[in-house]
Amino acid sequence: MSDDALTPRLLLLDGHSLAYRAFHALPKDNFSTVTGQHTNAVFGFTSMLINMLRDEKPTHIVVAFDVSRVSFRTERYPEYKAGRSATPPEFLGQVSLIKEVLDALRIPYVEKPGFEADDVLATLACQARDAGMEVLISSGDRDALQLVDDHVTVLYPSRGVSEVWRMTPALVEEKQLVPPHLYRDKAALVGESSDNLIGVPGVGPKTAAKWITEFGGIEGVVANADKIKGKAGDSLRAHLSSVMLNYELNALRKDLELPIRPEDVRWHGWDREAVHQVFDALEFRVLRERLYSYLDAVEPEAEAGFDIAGSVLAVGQVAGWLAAHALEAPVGVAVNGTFGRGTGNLTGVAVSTGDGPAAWFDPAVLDEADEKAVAAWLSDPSRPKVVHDAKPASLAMRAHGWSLSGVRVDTALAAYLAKPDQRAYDLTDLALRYLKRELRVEEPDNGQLTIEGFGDDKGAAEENLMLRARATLDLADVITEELSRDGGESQTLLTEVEQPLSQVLAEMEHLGIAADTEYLSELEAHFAAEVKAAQQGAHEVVGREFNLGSPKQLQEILFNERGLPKTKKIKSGYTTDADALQSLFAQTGDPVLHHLLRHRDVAKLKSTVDGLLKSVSDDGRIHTTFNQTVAATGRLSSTDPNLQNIPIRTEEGRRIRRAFVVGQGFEQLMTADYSQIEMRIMAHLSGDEALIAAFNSAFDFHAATASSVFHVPVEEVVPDQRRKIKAMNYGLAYGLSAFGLSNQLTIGVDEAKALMEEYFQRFGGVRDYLQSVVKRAVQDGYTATILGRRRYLPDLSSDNRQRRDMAERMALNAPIQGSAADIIKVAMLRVDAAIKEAGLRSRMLLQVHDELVFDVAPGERETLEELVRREMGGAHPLSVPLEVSVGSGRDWNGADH
DNA sequence: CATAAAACGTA
DNA sequence: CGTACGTTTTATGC
Repeated sequence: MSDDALTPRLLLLDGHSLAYRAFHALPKDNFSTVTGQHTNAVFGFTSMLINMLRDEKPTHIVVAFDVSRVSFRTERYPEYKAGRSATPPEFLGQVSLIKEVLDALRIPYVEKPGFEADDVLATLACQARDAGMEVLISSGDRDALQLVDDHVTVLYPSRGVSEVWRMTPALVEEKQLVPPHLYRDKAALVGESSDNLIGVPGVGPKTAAKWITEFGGIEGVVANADKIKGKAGDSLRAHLSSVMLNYELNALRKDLELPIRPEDVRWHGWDREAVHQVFDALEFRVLRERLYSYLDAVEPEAEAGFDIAGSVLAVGQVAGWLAAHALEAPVGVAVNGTFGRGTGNLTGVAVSTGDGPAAWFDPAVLDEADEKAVAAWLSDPSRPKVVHDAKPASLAMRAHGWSLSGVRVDTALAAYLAKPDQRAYDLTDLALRYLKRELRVEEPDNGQLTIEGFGDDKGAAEENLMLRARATLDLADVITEELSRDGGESQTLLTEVEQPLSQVLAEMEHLGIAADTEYLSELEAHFAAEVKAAQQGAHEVVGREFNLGSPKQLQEILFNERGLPKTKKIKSGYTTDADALQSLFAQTGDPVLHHLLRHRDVAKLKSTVDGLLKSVSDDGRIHTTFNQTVAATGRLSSTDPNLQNIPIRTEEGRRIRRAFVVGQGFEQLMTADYSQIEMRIMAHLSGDEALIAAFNSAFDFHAATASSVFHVPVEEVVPDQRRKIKAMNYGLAYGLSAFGLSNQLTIGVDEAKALMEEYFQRFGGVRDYLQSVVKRAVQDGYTATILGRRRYLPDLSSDNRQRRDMAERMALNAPIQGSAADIIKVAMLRVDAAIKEAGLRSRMLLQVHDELVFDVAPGERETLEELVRREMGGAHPLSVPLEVSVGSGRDWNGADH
């Protein structure tokens, strides 16, 4: 059909023109990073680029940029491109970001002072065509159309950035009414307003095309100008000089001296790690996914066939294989299956030795001897294993009746400690990053291989899993080596904290927490009724029905229909969040606001209850999944369902907590939490004597600090003073500003400022500490917790102020939040060990950042409380006491204290 | 049909 | 113009 595979195909892009197209096609307010950097041009450019890579599959690529507006054309005609409005500030800076994207994609770019990008492209296009290449030029500038021929196609963006027209000679003729080689001629007559080239007044594309066709080109038109009748003819004769100037200027130069030639720009694929970094920084999640799904990252060093000697073991062969190969040296283990809700199902297991063979077996079809041998090997702590993300694997093994022990390295946890800011820790990505080895994408759960060309490849899934087992093993060496470079703290965190914790978490997920489904259903009905009532109330006031859940409709009703004052601006207009509605109510007393706020409240509660109901397992318990590699600070997170954000602040919300109840055969639910752990860490790390004294005083901490700030005895601190200082105490660890504080306390900025100054007057050590944390982080490039957990913050040296400020606040918070995470993780390990040691039946079920929740076995309440207080309180010595408060009851609300 | 934005729950 | 998360609902773009 075609010789696509043989003919090299060069893709040429006009960087500025495409970026500018994108900039105007995409609303800039919808594309910016958290730090405020606009990215609409970068996004649109990258999106177009990815589409072209996908659709055109070029073998060679290069991008040309304009250096400035000055070129030989402006020298010839100073008004060239004059009249263009100044470059919008939001566009500035995006070009250099585009260059970063190109670097990550390993696509070269060229600039030639004195010439425009189009001239560079024209030169390269001609060279490439003469060398027998197929040429694609993507530019938003129509001048490029003059280059189109049988071997050169222009990809002209249309409909914003989502589509390109493939301008072949036939299409150029259709759209422009003249063939490509006469495009310039026609354009000279029509003019080009964006270039400030003035055409013949009264002559549009149709007339121009007619003349060009009739006289065979611009020279023919000029030569025959006298013969053209009518007003148009007069106009032409009056503007002949500008027509000739246009014709001169719209010619693209094809003879530039360039530092590269088309054959030099062969594309070898993109740099996965660099793409990660750049796309992370730009917050391009969708584009990254698109890139991944359409294109393969190619690593030059990734040898295509990384082979291992692997065998698919038949029934009866597994015991023998393990006996022969799974000995003292660590063995990589990888599994296929489904995971979640505290359990799992294995569909395949692969094991790989470091230098010897690998094997795959189906756990469902083992004979008795194999079954026993696998069970014995897996549970033997002296038989070392290396696993990537052991928790789900271990839960699935447990469901099969096995237990996993002896995991020396969990590569997912190791990679997390090495770089906790990554979004994902896929084995595939890590293998590429650390091993320069390409792993095939994991097949989906249905076991169907969807990758083209592999569909009928029998044994591909098995081989793939064996490769993963081997890659895990190799990865462990490399990451462990990297981790050990900091003097051992990260290694210790891995082997003494994260890896053992993974097992504890697996147990907690497996146990789940008992749910009172009947009560949940009642709650659901209750909230549903409340939602309906609020809805009716709102509809009545407004006088018609509308969707209360739609911020868009709400905006229309509040700000247009009812003419309420405008609130804070957001991307889609003005916010209708609870704060804003509250303040609108205070200002106007509009009764609809009351119903809206009520609706918000109960609708949220209802959906929380709905979610919980859906997540109750057959055993009547809710099994969350704790994620250990998500939060960059070291905290855990909880999903499916998230049990770390169950309401507590309002009485109505608390009712949901009553649905979490003591388990069958247990006596009570007990909760134990750290009091003000973050402030205690702050006191410890800063060494501020006054703060430490506040903690050592017998008084309530916030009242004690308020007493210092307001210079009154603790007994005389009024609630409002306490409230203000409490907000400060909490805000400090987040990098709170006077503005933020004033906002939160609804006081003036001046008052907030004075409050902060007075606070730091009394607790100067805190200010010194916070300053030193940032300074240190800037020096080192990372922050560290009390256990040495690092968080790298490259943005601390960003030249973008918003990014830098953001990074500074992260630097302030990370050591505090992270140290608290360290401490409770250690506490969990200690509590778990102590419960086992004491032979208690009580069990730990949940962790909510500074709180642990337990099922208390009959008769164990006092013992457990004493044990938990001891182990939590002693998890890490600080210069202030680690206070633990404990409560118990039949449910989570009743266990409050 | 899938992803993003807005809103809001927790520590 | 305050950190760290996850989920739900609605809006929007492919």
